[in-house]
Amino acid sequence: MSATTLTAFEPRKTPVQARATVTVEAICEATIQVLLSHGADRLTTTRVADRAGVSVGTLYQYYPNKQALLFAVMEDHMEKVASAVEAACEQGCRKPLAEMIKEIVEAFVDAKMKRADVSMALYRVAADVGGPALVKRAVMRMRKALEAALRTAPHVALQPDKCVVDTMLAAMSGAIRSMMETGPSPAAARNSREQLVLLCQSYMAAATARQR
Amino acid sequence: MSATTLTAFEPRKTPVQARATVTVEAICEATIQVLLSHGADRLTTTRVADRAGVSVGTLYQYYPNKQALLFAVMEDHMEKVASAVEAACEQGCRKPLAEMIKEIVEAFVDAKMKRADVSMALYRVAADVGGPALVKRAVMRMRKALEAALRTAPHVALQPDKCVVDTMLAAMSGAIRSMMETGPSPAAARNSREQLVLLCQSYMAAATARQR
DNA sequence: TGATTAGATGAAGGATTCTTCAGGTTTGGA
DNA sequence: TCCAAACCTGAAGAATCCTTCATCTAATCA
Repeated sequence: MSATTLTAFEPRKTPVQARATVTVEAICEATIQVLLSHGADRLTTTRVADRAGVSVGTLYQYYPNKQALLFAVMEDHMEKVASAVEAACEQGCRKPLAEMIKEIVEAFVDAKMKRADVSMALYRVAADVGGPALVKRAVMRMRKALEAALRTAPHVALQPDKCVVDTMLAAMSGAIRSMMETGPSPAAARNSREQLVLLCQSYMAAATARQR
Repeated sequence: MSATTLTAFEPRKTPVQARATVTVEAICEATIQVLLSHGADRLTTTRVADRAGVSVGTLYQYYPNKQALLFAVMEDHMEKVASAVEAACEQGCRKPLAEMIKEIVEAFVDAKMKRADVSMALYRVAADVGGPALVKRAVMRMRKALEAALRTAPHVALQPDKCVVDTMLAAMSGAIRSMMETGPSPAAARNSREQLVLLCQSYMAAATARQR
């Protein structure tokens, strides 16, 4: 069913000529711009097309509907975050647990914060646009990477099970979300980042020391 | 500005006679029903009115617009959760830190889970309906209660500052949200609850033991 | 009982938005 | 140069939805 649902969001056709590639990129960028300037509920296909400097018809040539458009933008965003986490996991391999976690959490926070405005705008449309499926996919990637990294950590008495890793990911992404919604100052954001590191460190230390 | 924004959501008039009270309650309940059965984006005032067994005009007699209606429902939901946490904080006073945290986190999770469907449905409309303001208000209540409880905990070397408490609340609510979106089985939900307790316990233990 | 206020109705106005498609323009290869 | 394929256009169809208001009924009280 996930497959069936997702097909409705697949691009209608892919650009062949160079100008079409430019057009598609302009549409994606325009989507983000409109999302930021007008808000999710006032995002219309016409407005996006205007902003991109093309006509609505062109937009519908590449995306079957409005949802597909937003889906594509979200997919791109989550890809970046997941990649950042994966890279950090690889980077943190074989390092002490606390350090490993620190690097991973910071990578995640930084990836989110880099486009905090986009993140927040996307939260609002996620549910109507196949977001859950994308989240599930991203979480799976991150869990896999995190588990692999954890296996290389020295002095870890007990390998945490799937549930623990999921909890950490949920807490991490959930907390970031809650924090971003408070519109923190740069100083507060930095502070939150530190706290989030500590949160994950202490949890993972506890979870690997004794099970349950 | 928060005040100005919120006034647009205030009820248009309050029921005087008994039958009107019944009507208003029916409308609120119908809103939830429609939210669950049709989804947030297919929630229309006409549908809500139909479900409540009244006409649209009646709905607009008590709520100035659709947003106000959803705002009221959300307000009620968050009130319940915040109250549950406040009660748990009071209940947990003077108990050892770990136990106190356990009771508070469990109270929060249970309050959310009791109406998990409603919670999730409301997440989707929150942003368009003054949700952030309500969240801020609820967080403030919970933070205050949690801080008060923490001051009574024995053997706490260091009182955590505001940021720590906020981080715990953010992680707690954020993690719950992420978890609910995966549609967990009862067993998985129970497991997650335990993990969330451990997460908060270890974080608070770490944060009260040494600052930063 | 009669007057006044509260409550309820639902058709219709007004506005917005998504999406299509018939027809025009540009590109790239034969 | 010429043609087919790729690309673009934007007015208009079709479908929803929010909200109002003139009108009607029920309750309350003097």
